[in-house]
Amino acid sequence: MLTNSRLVHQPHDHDRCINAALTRAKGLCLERNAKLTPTREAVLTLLWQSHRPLGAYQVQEQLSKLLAKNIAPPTVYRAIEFLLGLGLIHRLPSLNAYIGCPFPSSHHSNLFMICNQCGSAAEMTDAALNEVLQ
Amino acid sequence: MLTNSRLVHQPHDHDRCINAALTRAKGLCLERNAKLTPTREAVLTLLWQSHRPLGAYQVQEQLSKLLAKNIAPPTVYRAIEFLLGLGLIHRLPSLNAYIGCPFPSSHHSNLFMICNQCGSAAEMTDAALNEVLQ
DNA sequence: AAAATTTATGTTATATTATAACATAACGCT
DNA sequence: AGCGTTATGTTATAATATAACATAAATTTT
Repeated sequence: MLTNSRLVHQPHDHDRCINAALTRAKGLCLERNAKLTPTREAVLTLLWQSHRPLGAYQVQEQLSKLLAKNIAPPTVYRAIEFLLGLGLIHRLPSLNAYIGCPFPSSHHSNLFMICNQCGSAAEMTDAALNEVLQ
Repeated sequence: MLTNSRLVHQPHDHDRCINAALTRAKGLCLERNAKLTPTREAVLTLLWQSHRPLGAYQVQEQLSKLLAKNIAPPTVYRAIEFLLGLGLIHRLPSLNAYIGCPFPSSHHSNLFMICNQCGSAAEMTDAALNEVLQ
């Protein structure tokens, strides 16, 4: 079973998570001829700041701070749309929130375990599960 | 595997679906000492008009027509909340919509197959799936 | 390199979904 | 009948998401 559930709740070198995500993103963009613009990269980074999903307006807030200028919702939603399209992030409909995908470009059933205490979300994929779903 | 997926796409006596749902609802309410008021019953019936999930504001519209008076969102959301609480309906977060549950009070993993063509949603529960999820 | 085209971002307004807060009414009990 | 509880009515507003149009930046074509 492929999952990041251990990582999510335990102390770890989170910079590595972020860096790995960015590296994967750049690779994927190169491969797909897609452009990871500064805005998009910033949004991806924000969504990787923790293992907790963020709402679009939380992203907006943080992005505005980060870029030191007002960012309007469409900007955020466009970046999100782009990242979703590449499978770099997921939308968690039950939370109206978004989170970085730890294994993009690996086919998997988007199953999340969401912690009711801390809000962290761990993604998992499992051959048996995929089979049953099939 | 318990599912209503056959029913959903095929012509069938839908009045039976509705009646069965109402009967189950009344039984459950009796059992739980909960009151299926006219508003609540009307909302449940509306959510059983088809096998397509309805948004809260679609319910509002139809309920207003049905009761021939203006119904405000809170009224709808309250009825929805009540019905959700009893497991008589489900919320489909990916659609922001609600649908009658074909087998309330049976423990099951809320897995839906949602038709991209017609919007119908079939609910299914499967022992193997539950086990894998466990 | 200039023009044309495509792609990305900015900006304003508004749609859609959901809830807060308070008022009134109906019900259930003693 | 009076009291507490539960349900509904009403108004306003919060939270999430998108439409529509303008500008700018990058890419391609000539």
